[in-house]
Amino acid sequence: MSDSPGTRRRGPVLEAAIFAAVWDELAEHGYAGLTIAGVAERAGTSKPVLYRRWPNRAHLVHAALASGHRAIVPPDTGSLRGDLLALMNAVVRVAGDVTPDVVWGLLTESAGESTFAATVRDELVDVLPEEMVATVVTRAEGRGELAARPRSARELTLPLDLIRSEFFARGTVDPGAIEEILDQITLPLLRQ
Amino acid sequence: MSDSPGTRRRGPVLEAAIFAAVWDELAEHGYAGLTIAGVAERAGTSKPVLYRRWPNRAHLVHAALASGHRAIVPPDTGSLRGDLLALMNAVVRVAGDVTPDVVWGLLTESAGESTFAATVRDELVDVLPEEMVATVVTRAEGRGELAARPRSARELTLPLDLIRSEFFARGTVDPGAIEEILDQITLPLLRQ
DNA sequence: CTCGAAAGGGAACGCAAGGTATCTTAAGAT
DNA sequence: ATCTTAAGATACCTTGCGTTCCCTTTCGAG
Repeated sequence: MSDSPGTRRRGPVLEAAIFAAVWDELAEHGYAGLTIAGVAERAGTSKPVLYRRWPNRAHLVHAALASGHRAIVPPDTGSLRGDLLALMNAVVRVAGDVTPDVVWGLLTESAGESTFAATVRDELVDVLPEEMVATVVTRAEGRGELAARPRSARELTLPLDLIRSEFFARGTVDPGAIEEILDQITLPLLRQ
Repeated sequence: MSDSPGTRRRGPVLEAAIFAAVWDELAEHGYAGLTIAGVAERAGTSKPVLYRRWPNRAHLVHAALASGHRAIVPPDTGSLRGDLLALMNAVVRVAGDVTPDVVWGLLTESAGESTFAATVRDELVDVLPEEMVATVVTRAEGRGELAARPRSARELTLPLDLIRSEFFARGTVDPGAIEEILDQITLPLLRQ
């Protein structure tokens, strides 16, 4: 496009430009307003190039999202509350650039392909793996901050579950909500 | 359609037939596969009739869903656990005919109209109003089953929040999940 | 350096679905 | 009996998806 003809990107470079275009289009028009032609134009390429890589819009967006987020590392702040707060903030940050409508759109359009839909749903669960919470809790038990006892899976996924609920019901997760989830629900339950 | 010409439905009767057609189409093709023309044909009417009533697919589906579900009545089983179980099952039953993809589709397509989107989201929160849980909890406090103390909003919406999370993450809410949410999370917290 | 395979990019197409306009005709009110 | 309102048929325009054809560029093998 702005490049003079003669520069033709290929492979990973081109792909990166496409992903960037997807992010921009999502930010600008939302999922419903994202069109393949729009992405192609913004990336300075053409529709066939996109269709050679991904079979449809859902796969394209999914790939772009996957390319964009980095993994969460389990923090060690010295206190259980600090660790959990950091973990929950990390989740929100990962999801931060993604608006709910993108997730909904992805899930709606993938509904026809059950295996792909399952993948997308799994990723929704794996944003904050159960083990990461378990790590932080075990560490707190080691410090004597918590009594050592078995924790059910549901207890460990509680923070993420509530964040997800908030995200879907409100469309956003503000810092106050995180603290409420932590201090009113999660911590009291873990301390039992 | 199968009616010989000369029978022409109007008003509420026609509307009911349209809603029925929407439910059928949703059940058969899902949200993504529901088309206005398809609904019109199945209802034995035509597109303009639909567009005279609702501006687009999202509003049509929303109206059809709204027409279909009946309110939840706060139960009185004699025990807190029984009451909450009944309440949660009622929620799942209300949502029972609605698959997640319908909710996602609705939310995706309404994203452009912010006020409408807010309405849809509110309804997602109001499936189980906070007051209904409060009623049941207060009753338990009256019986001496629970210590009387102030309960935060988040504590009261906890059952619904977790059901919603389950529904979105798994696509379904089975009875076992309800019992887990109740016995591992909600009840222990309320009993503190 | 040459050449051939692989990939990019432009343009057009068919198709499905959204949404609209027009017109005829039935239903129901007065 | 007549008049107003709304149903329903049909045709139409538009947008966007997904695909095809074909030409051009780039890369790498030799």
